[in-house]
Amino acid sequence: MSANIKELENILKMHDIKPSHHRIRVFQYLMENKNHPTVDMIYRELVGEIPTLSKTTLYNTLNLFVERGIINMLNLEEIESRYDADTSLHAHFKCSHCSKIYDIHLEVTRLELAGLENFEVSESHIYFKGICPICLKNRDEHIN
Amino acid sequence: MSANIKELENILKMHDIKPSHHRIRVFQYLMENKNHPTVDMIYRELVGEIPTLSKTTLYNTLNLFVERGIINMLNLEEIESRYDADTSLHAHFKCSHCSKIYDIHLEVTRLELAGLENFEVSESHIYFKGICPICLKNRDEHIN
DNA sequence: ATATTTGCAAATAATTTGCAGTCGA
DNA sequence: TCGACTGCAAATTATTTGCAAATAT
Repeated sequence: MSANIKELENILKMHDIKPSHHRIRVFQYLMENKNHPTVDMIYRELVGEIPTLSKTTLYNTLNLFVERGIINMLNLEEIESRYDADTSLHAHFKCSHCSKIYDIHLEVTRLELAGLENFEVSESHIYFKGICPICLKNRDEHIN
Repeated sequence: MSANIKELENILKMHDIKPSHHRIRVFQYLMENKNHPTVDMIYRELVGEIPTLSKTTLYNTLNLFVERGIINMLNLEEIESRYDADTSLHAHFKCSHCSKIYDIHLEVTRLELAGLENFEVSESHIYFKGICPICLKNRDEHIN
């Protein structure tokens, strides 16, 4: 079901990124895992199959991908950036209880924002924090 | 024009914050400077008149204020949190060129977001990056 | 008198950088 | 071969923490 290696390679090439093995593998991981992983999560997942992988390379790779616009970087928490290969406009919700990050798809076709007409917008970030439905349900059951 | 010390003290007290001199002064600074300062900016501004002020105290104070809900913390950049004493819902725009942060007031009374109905939202963050009107204008003039 | 606040110095941790070795075309 | 990619180790930097001194009520 996942995009094959050749397709991934082409996406990289189209964005002026030489498709090295490490880069392809990192990109593939991000395409297959849309769970907004941190650098450390990606590292721990991939170092098993690429024992020589270093954090430095991972940082280099992710920074390059962000620069070239094929992934987005999220800063939902004070520390530890997260990465998202879904570059379409959508919001995020981080549950303060279970820490899970949800994708929230925007209903509005455009955000009606006063005062933004004369700005050239290159990035839009919308995120929320609170308690997710699952944790809310668990809490209610605990009370009853 | 600025709120007097007594008023600021009362706001602190109302939020269970003992109004020490440092705290009052930091809060006053944030109320009078709505330019989303970093910890370092606040420190450099205040250490002149409060020579004994330490970064530790500043961190303690700001964390306490955020916890008690009288200021918001923004994470528009990967590093360096910024602080905002305007706790009403509004968006931010960070200019990639001049680094200035603008307040963008929302036109919509509510954000129509599909799939958020069952979430309990405690924080909303909306921010944009791009080029601000002033930098756009300067760029155009430079081209002509 | 006693609890709270403050501040120095050290610890922590995410990310970047310098540089040398390695790999692929 | 040559330039790009990789990775170790060290540097950087925002923030937190331990603990002792200062302060206020």
